[in-house]
Amino acid sequence: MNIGQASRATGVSTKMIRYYESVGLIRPADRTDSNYRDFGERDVHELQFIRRARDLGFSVAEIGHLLSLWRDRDRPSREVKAIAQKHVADLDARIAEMKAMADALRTLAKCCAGDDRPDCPILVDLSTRQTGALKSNVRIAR
Amino acid sequence: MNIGQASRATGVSTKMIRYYESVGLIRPADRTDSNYRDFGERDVHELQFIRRARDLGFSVAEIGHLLSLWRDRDRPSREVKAIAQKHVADLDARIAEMKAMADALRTLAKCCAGDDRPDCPILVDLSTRQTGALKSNVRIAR
DNA sequence: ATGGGCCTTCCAGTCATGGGAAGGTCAAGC
DNA sequence: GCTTGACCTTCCCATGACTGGAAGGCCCAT
Repeated sequence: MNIGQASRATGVSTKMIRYYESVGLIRPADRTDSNYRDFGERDVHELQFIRRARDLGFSVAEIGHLLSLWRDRDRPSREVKAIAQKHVADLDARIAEMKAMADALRTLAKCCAGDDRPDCPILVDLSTRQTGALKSNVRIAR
Repeated sequence: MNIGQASRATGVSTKMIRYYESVGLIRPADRTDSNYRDFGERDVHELQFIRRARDLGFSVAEIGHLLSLWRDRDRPSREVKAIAQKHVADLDARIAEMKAMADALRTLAKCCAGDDRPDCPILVDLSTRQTGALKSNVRIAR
């Protein structure tokens, strides 16, 4: 299976497959005589694993950890659960932060006429409100 | 007011102030004889505006738009409201996506013993579930 | 005049990903 | 056998919104 076929089989772009290999998330694929990457069933399975973990919002680093646990048939489920729970907590924190933003903005927008007149509570708020304590060290990123 | 004082007055890092200037979000600051940036009251006010807009999760591009509307005393509030509402919709979309991830993962974690044994429904799910349709073109980023 | 705390510019890295160039390979049709 | 077009390879660059750091200039107090 060449990289294009592996990509179609897993929904991971060829670019990403090469990237995952370059950062050591997957082991270097076998090569054909003509230097094409050659993926076996196991590789495809790992790529599917990665794809689903990405769908759940895990970072590449977390996926690396999950993959190593997955490869180890004797891993304690405690470790996996801990990673998952930490990720859930991260997600919840980011969700809360974004919800606070959305709610604040919704309230302002509701008070804005949204017509031809220039008066706008949204701009008034942006130009006068005290800087909110809406800050965190948690990145709002996938 | 030099850049450090402006930074302390607004909560925007000096790095960011220079960055905002470089991308044209704020106009180039005046300079002293010794080439130090010199910020006036109006500049500080704009930086505060930017800071609060960032707190609400607006992108730099959106802030640029909001700033130009803010500077124009005759702008129709309709335009401001439209930007705000689009941003709220973006936030809501990302929130929904992240909530789906968190909920899925919470369910799995609940079924995971989290002990010394290797059996783990989380890994089973990652390695066998059909790839979810959990995708979007909306970036999950601040 | 020396020290340390500012300031300046410039360059590089982050994270996951996409875009594209330049060149090699393969399979099908002629 | 040759061309064509679809693949593959590596490499570099760009994104967004930053942060970090180096090298050098400036300012003020001692």
